[in-house]
Amino acid sequence: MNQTLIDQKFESYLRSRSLKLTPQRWRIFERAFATHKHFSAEQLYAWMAEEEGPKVSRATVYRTLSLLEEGGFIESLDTGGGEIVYEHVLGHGHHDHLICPDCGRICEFREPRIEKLQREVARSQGFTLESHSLRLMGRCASCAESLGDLG
Amino acid sequence: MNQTLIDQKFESYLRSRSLKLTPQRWRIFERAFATHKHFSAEQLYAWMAEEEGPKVSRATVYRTLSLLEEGGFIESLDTGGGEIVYEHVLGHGHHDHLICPDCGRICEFREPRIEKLQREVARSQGFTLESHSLRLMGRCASCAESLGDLG
DNA sequence: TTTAATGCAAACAATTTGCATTGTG
DNA sequence: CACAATGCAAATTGTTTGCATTAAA
Repeated sequence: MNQTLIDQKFESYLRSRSLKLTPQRWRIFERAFATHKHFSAEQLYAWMAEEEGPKVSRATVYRTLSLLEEGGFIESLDTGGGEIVYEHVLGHGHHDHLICPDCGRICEFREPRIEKLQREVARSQGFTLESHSLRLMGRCASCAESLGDLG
Repeated sequence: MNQTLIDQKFESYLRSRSLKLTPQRWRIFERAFATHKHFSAEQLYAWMAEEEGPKVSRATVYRTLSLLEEGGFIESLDTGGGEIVYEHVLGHGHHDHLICPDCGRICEFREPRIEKLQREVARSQGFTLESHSLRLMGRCASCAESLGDLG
């Protein structure tokens, strides 16, 4: 999915809900799609402050992030560090995460067999599965290495 | 594992770290093991306030909860609702959770096949798996029912 | 011109921390 | 008696909200 198409999706999403396309929304939206890394609300606010463009307040950052999440443009991930991070989702497929608590690195992975088992588990307990969050925590290769024999 | 044995573990854990066995620690510890449900720090503090026994402050609740978690006596679970809940762990086996966002119900399940796949995934990405958190979110049977055809 | 969005600052909720006081080992 | 733990209240952190003002549609 190319950027133009995503832009159109966003525009039509706003229109369909009679929401307004403001400069700050546009800026936040673009910035979220400009990075392929995970970012927090605070990080995004910092970008808004240091990069040039129309002024964006902290409140608007939070509000727009929620909006983008509801619209399915971004997804949130609770890393467990008390901070929620986001990633854009269009053009991506679903995936889960491996997190290194030492360096904060986040890797993505796909494992359809796990997804399948999840559906089975939910069904067997009478739940209608709506979503899931799977985080694997562990030391990544480079942290393990830099620790030498001490880790 | 019976209660007496757990008590001993706690005592020896404290001793091994030259920590003191205070009335409030004991009370919190006992209360955490007296319930088989998940509870939040705030909930536990409320219990301390309404049930009788030595006075326990909020700060001590939080401090002791961390202590118990470090010692492996309890485990924390982020339900995604901005609140962390705990459950005691001794005598339990490892398990993951199904959470109903509507009523807050939390169910436990075990699925060794998922665990196995997780280890494979981590290994394949060069991570040393230390822990994981898997939450399945979905509507539980009774919430689905009470919604009728509206959900 | 209608209706939604913004910015700001105050409000919040959950948790942590500094410090004087108290109490266990 | 030494050092750790408590209580309290103030401080933090991440996020939300009320409201007057501004600006899309």
